[in-house]
Amino acid sequence: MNNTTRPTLLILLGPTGVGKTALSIKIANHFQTEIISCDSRQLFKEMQIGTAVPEDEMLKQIPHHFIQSNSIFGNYNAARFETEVLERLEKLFAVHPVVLMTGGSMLYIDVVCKGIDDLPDVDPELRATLMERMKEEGIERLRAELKLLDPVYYHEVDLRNPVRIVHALEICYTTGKPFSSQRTKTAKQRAFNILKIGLNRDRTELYNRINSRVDEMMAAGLVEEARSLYPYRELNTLNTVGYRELFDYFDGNCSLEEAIEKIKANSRKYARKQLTWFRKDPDIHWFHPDQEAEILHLITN
RNA sequence: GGUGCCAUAGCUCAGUUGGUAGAGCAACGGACUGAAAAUCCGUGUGUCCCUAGUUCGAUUCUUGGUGGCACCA
Repeated sequence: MNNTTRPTLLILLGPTGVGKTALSIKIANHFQTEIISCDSRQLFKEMQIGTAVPEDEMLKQIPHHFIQSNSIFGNYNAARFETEVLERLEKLFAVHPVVLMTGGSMLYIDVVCKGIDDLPDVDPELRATLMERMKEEGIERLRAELKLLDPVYYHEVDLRNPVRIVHALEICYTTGKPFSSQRTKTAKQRAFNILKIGLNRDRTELYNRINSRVDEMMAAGLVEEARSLYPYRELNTLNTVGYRELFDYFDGNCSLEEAIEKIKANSRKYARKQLTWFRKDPDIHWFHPDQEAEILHLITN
């Protein structure tokens, strides 16, 4: 196979607040291409301030995809992201030899690069029922059920993680087959080359940026945005850093100052979690966001 | 200036009837293929302010400092 004739998906990733957005505009300009956002929360048009969506002028400068494109009232997941991004990429690659994908949603990045198993959609009713049973009957009962339906997965799964157990049961019930028998554990092949560029910076520097960005969100009206979403707080999508802490404040569980501190701390925690995930990916080429020249050199060679 | 109280982890503090010490938060690490900014798991990181005593042994008791707080002048 001749790789030089294949288009390239350039992926710019890194922890929240590291400075991906600014650099992505420069790179996209350089290649005269478009940007696919890989952010599981910027997808939703109702969440703008709290997810640090790029400013309007940036969005006007370069066409962006998968940003503010969906509603929190619909169902979204990683599998759907895979399908939609691949479709979009096919169209974009017809015009651009290089397309840039930017974002920090770890699973979503992996899904575009390696794919996700082909499983049926889960009926929201079934999920609600299982979660209800988890609450009523306790995790042991559902564990025992999983052991019966899928002993293989039972021995692999983190038995203390309710979400994992529920999901396995969901698949067992909707397909009538063990979940484990449908897990391929192999990466899908892509018709394009992938180049991953990771951005990171000194931890203190990163944390300062995260903290001040939260202050900027507050100044931009995050409280008002969160208040308008407060009635829908039960939606999974709104179980997100920056919103759930303010919901707590609206409930009277803490002061506004405490909520803000909590948002900062949880954002820092999220950044750490992202780094943990990225660390084990050997394909990532790491840079400081200021190393523009070095990054362009790597890309064009 | 006088009197009293305080000084222990990055922060707020607990504790040791004298045998070198923990909680919360923060921090740090890990898992993770259909909720993923989700969900789950793990780790104490310390001149117990300094000094000199008493003692087998002092972070703990005593002396003298230093710093902080409160009250009185």
